[in-house]
Amino acid sequence: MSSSDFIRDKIKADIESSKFGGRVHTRFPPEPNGYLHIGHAKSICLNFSIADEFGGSCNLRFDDTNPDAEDADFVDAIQEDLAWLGFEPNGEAKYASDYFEQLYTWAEDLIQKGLAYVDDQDAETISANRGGFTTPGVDSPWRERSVEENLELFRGMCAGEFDDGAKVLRAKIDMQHPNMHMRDPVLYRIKRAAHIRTGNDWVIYPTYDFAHGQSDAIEGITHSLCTLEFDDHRPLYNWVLNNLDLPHEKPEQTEFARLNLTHTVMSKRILRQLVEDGSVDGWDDARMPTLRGLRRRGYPPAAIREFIDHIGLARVDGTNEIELLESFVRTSLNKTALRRMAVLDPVKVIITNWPEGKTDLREAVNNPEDADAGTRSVPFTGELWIEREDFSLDPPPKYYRLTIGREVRLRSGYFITAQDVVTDDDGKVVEIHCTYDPETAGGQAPDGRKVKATIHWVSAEHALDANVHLYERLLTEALPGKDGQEILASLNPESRKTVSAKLEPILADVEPGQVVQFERLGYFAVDLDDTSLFHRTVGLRDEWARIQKRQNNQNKQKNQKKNKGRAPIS
RNA sequence: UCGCGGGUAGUUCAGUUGGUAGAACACCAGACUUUGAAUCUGGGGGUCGCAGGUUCAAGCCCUGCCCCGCGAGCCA
Repeated sequence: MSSSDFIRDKIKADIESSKFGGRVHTRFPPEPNGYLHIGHAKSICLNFSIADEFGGSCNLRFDDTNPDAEDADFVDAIQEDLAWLGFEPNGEAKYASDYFEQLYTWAEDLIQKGLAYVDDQDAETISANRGGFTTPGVDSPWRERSVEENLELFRGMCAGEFDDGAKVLRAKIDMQHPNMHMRDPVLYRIKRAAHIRTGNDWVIYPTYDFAHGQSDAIEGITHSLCTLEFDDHRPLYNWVLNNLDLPHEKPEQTEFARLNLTHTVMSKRILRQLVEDGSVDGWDDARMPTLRGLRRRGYPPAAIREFIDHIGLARVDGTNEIELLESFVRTSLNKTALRRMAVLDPVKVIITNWPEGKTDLREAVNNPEDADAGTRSVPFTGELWIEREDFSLDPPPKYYRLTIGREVRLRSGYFITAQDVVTDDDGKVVEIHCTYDPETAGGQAPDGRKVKATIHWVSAEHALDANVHLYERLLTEALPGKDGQEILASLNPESRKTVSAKLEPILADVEPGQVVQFERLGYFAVDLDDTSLFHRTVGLRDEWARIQKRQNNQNKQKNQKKNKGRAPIS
């Protein structure tokens, strides 16, 4: 079912020409320095799906070449999130650090070939001498050391004879190269830091550019897929591999555009800031774009996968609408989520002609999209909660829910007609007095009269209390940081609203993480830790909201026109 | 400023060897409906970045220009 794109086209061509003997082997290479987010999901889906489609496999490899940044906790978290998304890596997780020994040997090979040298300049000097976009770099004074001297020095680096930062190993390529990454890039640096896997075994660590391609090669990766910002690294990727004796065919790097979403930040730095300043509860807050956040929010992994599959692949940087992702979430949940009734903003309905003390057990369909989901029974009594919005004393145009004198259907219940209300001192409705028609138990009136609306309800006597988190966009700006503004400038202080809701009794029996549909409201996920807390995953499409919005816009335009007409002519 | 990569509906992407520009989501309208949901049907939407050139014919080929992204870590 997968669409065709430039990467799949290339792989098909490679298979036909048997470039890698027809093999396809990909990898997902996260650095264990943070939690996975929806942006990573694109890379994950891409690498795993492609392997699957072409009968290959996909490795999970931790790119752990920088002990300063990495933490073992993330290794576990990443594997959990990957499993949650529904992917199983080929064999055990791999680590770039598994190859430190081989990488070291290769570094000596390069020195032997006269293609690498030890540089005594400090970081600032190296940076200054690299030149700029318009100015060529200048050669290091240590560039022409002999092979023997380089070898001895490099071994000394490895043996811990020099201070951190005192020396580096550099590739000897071309300080005049138009591509900055080719101006004698650093291959090894001295860093006395405990590594998550190798502890204090090493004091020198390879850079990304001296580890990634070789790791690919060692694992027999054929197609090394990465994001566009590595485009400039490709010549270096190839240079390194071309100068080494590889155990397999040389892998090929291909770049694609990373995922951007409206109203969303993907930057780890900014996400950390949100966590640290308390704007969100943590990395797994339901408003975070992390996989853990989306999981708490109730996003089905399948919806994420289908979304990624749908948006396709290109080399064009762009931004997808978050609404598109949400539409995949709805489509997925519509088919699977059990329907339940919950009232988020309750107002009391008294049925005046209901037999005193009677409880009627109503049979309600669990999921109209899935006959196998069966039915449940819901207690109905003479005192109910309904949604405050479903009653109006002064109904706006096109409003067709409950209002005085009008009849509506209670879902899976009876037709009721509002007769009267009780208000408090502020005029706020506190009780709606209604009559019901016992003949409408089947959901239809025997005389064939129709009602325009069906509303949901919960028996007051049987209602469960629960907290529900309602979410708005974390960032109100579609493109945060657009036009040079602060990325968090549009941080929404009201991105989460908690309401105490009334639930039908069967909702006592839910699993952590389960997502149900509160009828007419949206999809709601049971919290992972507290089953009396629900998170609004995503609302239902809301035609009424749209009607109101349109009316508001029309009014606004009318006012603007009026004002324009009145504007003085200067 | 230099190098690289890009530019096709609101958004994300298709577009074969040059032959009347497509899809999905979004938007609008209608049908159906015990969720103003879902489902179904239909509709509006485009100076193919701009300007030249080649050609009977250019989104596609050629030239020039414009705009956007990335790049000067001992981060990945």
